[in-house]
Amino acid sequence: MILQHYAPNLSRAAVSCKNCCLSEFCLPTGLNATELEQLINIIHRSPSLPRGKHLFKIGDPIQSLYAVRSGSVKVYVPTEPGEEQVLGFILPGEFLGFDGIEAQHHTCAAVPLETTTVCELPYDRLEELCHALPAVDSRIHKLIGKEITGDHEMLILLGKKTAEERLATFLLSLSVRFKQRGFSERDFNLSMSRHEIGNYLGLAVETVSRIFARFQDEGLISVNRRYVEILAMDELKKLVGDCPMDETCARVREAP
Amino acid sequence: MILQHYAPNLSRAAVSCKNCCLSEFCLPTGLNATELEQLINIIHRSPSLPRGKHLFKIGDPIQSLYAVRSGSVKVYVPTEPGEEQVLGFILPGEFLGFDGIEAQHHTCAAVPLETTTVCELPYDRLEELCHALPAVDSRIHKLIGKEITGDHEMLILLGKKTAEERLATFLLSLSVRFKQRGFSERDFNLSMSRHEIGNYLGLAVETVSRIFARFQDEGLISVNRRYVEILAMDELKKLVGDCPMDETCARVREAP
DNA sequence: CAGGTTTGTTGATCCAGATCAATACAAACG
DNA sequence: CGTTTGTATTGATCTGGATCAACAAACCTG
Repeated sequence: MILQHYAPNLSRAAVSCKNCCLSEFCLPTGLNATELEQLINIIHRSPSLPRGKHLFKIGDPIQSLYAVRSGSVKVYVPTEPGEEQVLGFILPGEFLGFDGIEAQHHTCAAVPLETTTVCELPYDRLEELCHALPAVDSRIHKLIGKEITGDHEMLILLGKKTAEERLATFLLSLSVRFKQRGFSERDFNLSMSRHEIGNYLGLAVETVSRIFARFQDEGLISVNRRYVEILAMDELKKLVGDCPMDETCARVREAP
Repeated sequence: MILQHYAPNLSRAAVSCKNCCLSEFCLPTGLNATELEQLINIIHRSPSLPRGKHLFKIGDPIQSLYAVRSGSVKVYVPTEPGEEQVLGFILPGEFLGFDGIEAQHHTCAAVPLETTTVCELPYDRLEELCHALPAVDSRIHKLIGKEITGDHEMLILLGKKTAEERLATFLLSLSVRFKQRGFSERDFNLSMSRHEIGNYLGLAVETVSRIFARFQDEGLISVNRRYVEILAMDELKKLVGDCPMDETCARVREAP
């Protein structure tokens, strides 16, 4: 997956999209060769970012939109001193930085949970490109739309679901997203702590731990610290109410 | 506020922005005369919509972006049969319909809570306009950004706040929004039921009712059914944790 | 305006999940 | 290799808000 030794005199960015195994989920989807070429010209690839080294903090002026290449990023809002509300975990091929378009500065913070690389799209150049290339503009709109529907699903989770449903939803969301990216949907390592999971799902750490144990007792999963194996996918799906994360809540349209 | 008797041979839409008392919060903000003219050309003004007559339902193909002119609209997702999750209440000068940009169909439903009029911006024509006029595009991006930061504030509310904090936050949010629009910030009528408030805030109806009563006992507010008077604004603000709704969580930027 | 329906209030009880507390375990380090 | 430090599990207890239940007040609608 490390492509730096190819064609070292091409710009690094130029290599990144065309050979990137994530490109089908990422920005390039639906762009033709010319459009892609122009998009590639504005992308920077970040060096490897260590765990804990913030991409941005709350109040920072917005510079760029980011796509995760490898690793994972936690997006959160600091609340009380020493407290935070986790808003999401961003996996490879997913985006962050849409917050703060309104105020021109970030309204949340983003920090890698493990060694992470990202692609960076400077906002000013991206905006020009959006105005020049409708296809890019539409693609960005789609990504923003995904952000909004994702938030809505989270509101349903926090407003309505029980602790068990929340954790089942969370695990299945990860499973689906890993699968889409060519990783195993059945077993994976969590890059976030129990504390962070609980915070994200509106639960106490102890509750997360207990429900992991319960799921294990019931034979749904097998957990060892951060390593999770899903043993009974269907049973787990049954636990989730409607609207599993990251799936469209398709519904028969009622006649008006 | 009803302007229909002015200049009856101008197009209704042309009248609507230039004389509309909401225009400073609405789309036209920051547009010059030429841009405004073009924007006005694509706007339709809806007839008066009665309470309960949906603007759109889940699964409907997306047609338009809507701005509320008068009245109020509930946005919600149907969950279990007979159940719903309220995502927001849209007041005059505010927008709805950003959901479903991703999937090209709506992922939630919108219904007036009272007699309501809206301005309708057909997506296809709006998109063309966005590509032609960067200023309009930027304005739309800002509105979408507001949608996202608003959702984030809701996630904090549902993830962290107590019932009292939730209701105080809700009342102050309405107060601020009414004030911005030239209405009283101290007293107003709620267009939504206790049930809908509870659903929105992740609380049972009974809890909402009880906390209204408690706030009244403590002299913070006076409530009679849907009519609310805020008696001690400062006290109410103290009850809200950080991040009151609809205010930017401005924070001193930490050095990196 | 009687009778039904929807909406809101208030009281009594219950429970899911928080909080408190103690222990276990793993990685990090001198 | 013991010690420290952060992270995870497990048990015991507590509580905010849900749920259940009864009633009251407004608003239909014929």
